[in-house]
Amino acid sequence: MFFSKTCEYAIRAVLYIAQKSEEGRKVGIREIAVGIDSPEPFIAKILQVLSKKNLIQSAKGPNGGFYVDKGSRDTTLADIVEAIDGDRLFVGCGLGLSNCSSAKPCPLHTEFQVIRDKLAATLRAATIIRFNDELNLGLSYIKER
Amino acid sequence: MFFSKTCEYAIRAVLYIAQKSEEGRKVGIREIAVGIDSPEPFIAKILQVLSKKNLIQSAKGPNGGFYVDKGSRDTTLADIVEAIDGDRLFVGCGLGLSNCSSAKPCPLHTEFQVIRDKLAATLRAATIIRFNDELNLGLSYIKER
DNA sequence: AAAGTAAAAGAGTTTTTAATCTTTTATTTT
DNA sequence: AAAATAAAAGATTAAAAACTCTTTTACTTT
Repeated sequence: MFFSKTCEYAIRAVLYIAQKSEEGRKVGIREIAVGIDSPEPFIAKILQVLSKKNLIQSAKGPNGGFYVDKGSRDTTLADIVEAIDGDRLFVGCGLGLSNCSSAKPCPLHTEFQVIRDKLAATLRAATIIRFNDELNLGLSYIKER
Repeated sequence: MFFSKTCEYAIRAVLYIAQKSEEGRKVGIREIAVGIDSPEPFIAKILQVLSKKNLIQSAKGPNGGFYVDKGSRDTTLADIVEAIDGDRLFVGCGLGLSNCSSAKPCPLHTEFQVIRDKLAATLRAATIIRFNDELNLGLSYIKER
């Protein structure tokens, strides 16, 4: 819809990890893949990227896995999106014009600006731990079926 | 950004055609490609699709080309987007869950609904001829540089 | 009717995105 | 120290999207 498939998986995975981190435990790739219905090797690759950018943390070896530390508690979905899809959603032109600007706008420039701002605000307000409670209560889902 | 590249070209091309149709003339693929900065054979393919779906009209032979007839004057950008990208923008889940619904929502469901509705309303209100004047006046652009 | 013009149709290529597989490195437990 | 565990790294494959090329069909003008 708005994000690449890679990014959709990334968000769901991070929300899953954040949820389990709240319980103080690390989660392995296998569990994550099952927990969010994603191809295991694919989500592994994605998490590697997020881990290298320090948006999430990881530990090797027995009892290892992915988790979020105190410092990552205020990571937002905007950070995840930016890390995976770049800033195209936040700065790109809706009609694909590379030099679109308020000085030389595409016909949809102003109207899209409003929508884009709203989207950006939503993602920036969405910390990755904010959804923990409703996920725990079964009020929302990050997995098929 | 929101649309596929194909769809971006499609919108720009249709706005271009609508603008020239106002002057009562048909435009060939060559002129359109130059007018909106797009690869000529690619936009040709795209216009074929739109023409077959009768969102725009075409005429073969000398003095032929693409145009929009009276009946297509209230075609909207929503129609173009739907014809090219399908309904994913209007109905798909932001996190890629195929069974996401208000009964079983993803964590972003409600917030995305607002944004999506705004986007849909914008596109549905945007008839393809609505931008003619501002394009003619050079107040907005559908071409690079 | 012939020649020329322009889109339609269809097949093909390239690039990007999505997904997989194999090997290596780090860590922990016994 | 050895064995087991789990992520990191890197190479590879598959599928989809973007883009191109060639041939055909329809139409118009002369």
